[in-house]
Amino acid sequence: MPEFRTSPGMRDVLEPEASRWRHLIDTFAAVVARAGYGQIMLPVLEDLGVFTRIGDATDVVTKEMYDFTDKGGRHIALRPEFTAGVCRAYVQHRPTTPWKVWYAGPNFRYERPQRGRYRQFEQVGVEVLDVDDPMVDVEVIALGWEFFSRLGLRRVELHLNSLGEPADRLAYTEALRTHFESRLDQLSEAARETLARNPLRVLDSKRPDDAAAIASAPSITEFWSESAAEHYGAVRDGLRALEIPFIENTALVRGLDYYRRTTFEYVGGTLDSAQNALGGGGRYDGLVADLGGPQTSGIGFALGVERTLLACDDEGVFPAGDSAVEVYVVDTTGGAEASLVAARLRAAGFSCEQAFGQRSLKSQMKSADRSGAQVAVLIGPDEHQAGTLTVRSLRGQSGQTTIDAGDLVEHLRRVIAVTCE
RNA sequence: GUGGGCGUAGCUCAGCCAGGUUAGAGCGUCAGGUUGUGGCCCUGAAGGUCGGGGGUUCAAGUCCCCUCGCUCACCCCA
Repeated sequence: MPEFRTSPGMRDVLEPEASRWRHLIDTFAAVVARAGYGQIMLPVLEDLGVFTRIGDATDVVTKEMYDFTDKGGRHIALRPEFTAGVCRAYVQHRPTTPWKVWYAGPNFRYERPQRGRYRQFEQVGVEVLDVDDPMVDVEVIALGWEFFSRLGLRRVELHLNSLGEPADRLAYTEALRTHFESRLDQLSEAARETLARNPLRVLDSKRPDDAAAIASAPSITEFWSESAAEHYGAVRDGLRALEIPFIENTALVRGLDYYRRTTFEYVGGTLDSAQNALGGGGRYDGLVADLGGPQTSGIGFALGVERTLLACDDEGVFPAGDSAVEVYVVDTTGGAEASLVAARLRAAGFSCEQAFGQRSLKSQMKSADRSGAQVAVLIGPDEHQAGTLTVRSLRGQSGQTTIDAGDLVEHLRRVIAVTCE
């Protein structure tokens, strides 16, 4: 083993996977840009306090933060998610509203890595600030749906719920606490610990031991105030109008404390593990105020890039693109002429690479073949002396012609156009 | 934080259960067969602290202990 490797939960993304990432983010950017969302690039580091607002009952904040004190004595953290940073930026810059932004980038959580879960993980997402209209909930949810469908995913489920207004949520939380505390004997050890911190999240338990207590628990639907029920109804109607199928899931409580009213999650239908949430989001109408800004409504979602790619693998869609160059230059006269030819071809718009290391013709031709290039341009002593180049086809039958060096670009324009068809 | 599985060549792995001469294979790399021409085939070469440390033994890749790493699951969440 080498002396140094990636730190646990961190990975290098090499080709062809890297191209896939780029295409995924390009696809996302295209979808949301068409809806008028602008990109926001946030620092990876924020003051710790920005993130502690997202929930002191969550592991994300209490146990999983990468935090440290910098040389100036500030208590800093690597971001575990984007939403809090977006709200901080909103308070700092006070942009005109509605403010609709999208982002892509890494987040950090100190967890035990496993399939679909890394300590550094990539998310793409959108946030809309200062619009209370349920139609914006519909738009946001629809954008995520559109993205998955554009990637070719067909087995994604949209789960939908409402946590009610803050007072509803609070009343429901207390009702759950009462319910579960009277049935401690029906709860697993782990669920009892969860209950002490956050009764809502007991609903999220997938342990069979807890199933009975969860099934008999009160439902959030009984606690919705009129305004919350109305908002939620409008969101459902809007999704139906767009023919976006959704599953109402009153146990969908989401991980972070700031959510209220609409919450939703995109679940990978083929991912069998507990890491099957491709992404999720909801309303966080109090978060901007918590960060010192005015009372401002907000809604958004974040999608996990690694998990989305896993889902693509499982469904056999969104393969890596072909990154092969068009032309490969082989030179047995030292390589200097190959450099000139390659530079000319690139300037003319061709993709092109050349062999290095003054290897034998046979060896260079092998590299040319493996590069996936359509044609090889050969420079040997004969061509060097005569001012010519030999152009050899690497696909199909192996014809070759020798041309004047000056005719190369024009010749390749014909040859490659034909081969590309 | 807890548990299972796995660490042998650049990659994928065999060898370990029943310890025993110079640790193997395929792929990849390089060279040659083809004195200028890739793909298929053939030949050869380079490449290994058997994750690390300790122990048992005449002898450890193989057995035991510890440790580090990877991985899957719990948990948590994207």
